[in-house]
Amino acid sequence: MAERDHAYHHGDLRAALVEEAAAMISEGGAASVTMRAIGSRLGVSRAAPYRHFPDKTALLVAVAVEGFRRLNRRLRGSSTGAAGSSVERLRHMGEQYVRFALENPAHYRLMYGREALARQDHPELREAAAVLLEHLIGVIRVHQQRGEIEREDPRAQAYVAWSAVHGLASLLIERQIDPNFDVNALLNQTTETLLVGLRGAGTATG
Amino acid sequence: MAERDHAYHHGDLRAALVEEAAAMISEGGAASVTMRAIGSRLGVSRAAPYRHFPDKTALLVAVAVEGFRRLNRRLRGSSTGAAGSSVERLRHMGEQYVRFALENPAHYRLMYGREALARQDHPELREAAAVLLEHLIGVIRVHQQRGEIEREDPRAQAYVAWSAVHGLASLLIERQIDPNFDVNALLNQTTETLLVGLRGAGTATG
DNA sequence: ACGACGTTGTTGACGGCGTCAACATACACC
DNA sequence: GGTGTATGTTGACGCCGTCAACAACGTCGT
Repeated sequence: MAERDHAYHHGDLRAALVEEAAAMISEGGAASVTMRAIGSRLGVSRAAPYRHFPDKTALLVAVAVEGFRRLNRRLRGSSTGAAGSSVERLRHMGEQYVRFALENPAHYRLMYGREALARQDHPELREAAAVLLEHLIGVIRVHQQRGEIEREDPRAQAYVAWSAVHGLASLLIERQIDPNFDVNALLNQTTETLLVGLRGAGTATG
Repeated sequence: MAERDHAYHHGDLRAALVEEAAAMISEGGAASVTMRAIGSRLGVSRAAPYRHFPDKTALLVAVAVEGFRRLNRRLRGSSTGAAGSSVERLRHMGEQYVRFALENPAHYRLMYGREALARQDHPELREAAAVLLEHLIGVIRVHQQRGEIEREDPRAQAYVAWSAVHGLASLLIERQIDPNFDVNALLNQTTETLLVGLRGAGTATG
């Protein structure tokens, strides 16, 4: 109704809540986000957020959605970006994806963690992720048409590519990968393996 | 009274706690595991677990470690299993990995989620995951020696493979993948792409 | 200009949580 | 059989998310 303007008591508390929650997540992880703490940091009471979100989970979902928006923006910039061959661009996209996760680990975790976001389905979150997928599918289609990768179901190929970068990002974030390992080298090898696999004739059997 | 096989008041409360916590995780997710609830289900008080674990996180870590043990056992069975070519065995390993995750989603989440396990480092958990990695590296080495995949750093290749299956498992569990999609087909395509990529000459650049 | 009214924020309270200290019990061992 | 330690219980504390009742504020019809 009247959430567009910024004029009521606080200004635009809803936006401030999302922003502040994101900041707290970066600083101390999702566990450090408390209704009381976030209210205190914004100079409002602990119950004030409930005028803008039905519960804490809804606020966290909004933060996660915002995270997907930022990630989508970043990937869009890298896939339509300037130089390099088309395959080079796909590789760059993968790199940007993983880098985003490494730069915003707690935020990235929240985006994918159904744990903190309860077991409910949140359509907005689903949709934000879908945007990412659709963009990836589009890029893959282009590469198919240029004959750079095999012409199978682009959606399936997108899932495979998504799995590869998400898996790497996730393992890195959760510190399952030897910290002495060169992250850039590993990232290169992942995208390399992925691209070869997507391009190559399916004769690995045997 | 009936089954005081060996020991003190309860029997073996520590093992019972881990088992019961795992069961509760399967039934209602990690959030449903409460010191009070788990104690109640085992007929002990809420503070009884503190004689066996310093805090709730330590109990959850033990549950996660047990999960890694089960997963390792399953993978070991599949990699040394009977029939099929050696590459076929590697593919089978990947399938078993993803299947384990799909059959025990909450448990799998706990194994990898640093969120529920606080920010501390838990050496036992690290080690349980390391066992998985070392086994995978061993299998990859064998395939290298048979000339079935490229002879690069087997550890790096193991990370790439692990990323692929973990990413797919994670996306499936978090319902980021269209449920109408055929999981088996996607799983096949993932392992196929991965194997082709690991085998193939690194000439994707261009 | 003014008053009704919905929107936004505050306060107090409730039950549930993890955890600790103090206490109670049961077993092992001399 | 008595003692000590491992194990389990109870009460309490301070957090947490959330709700109901209340207060202030801005808007708008008149």
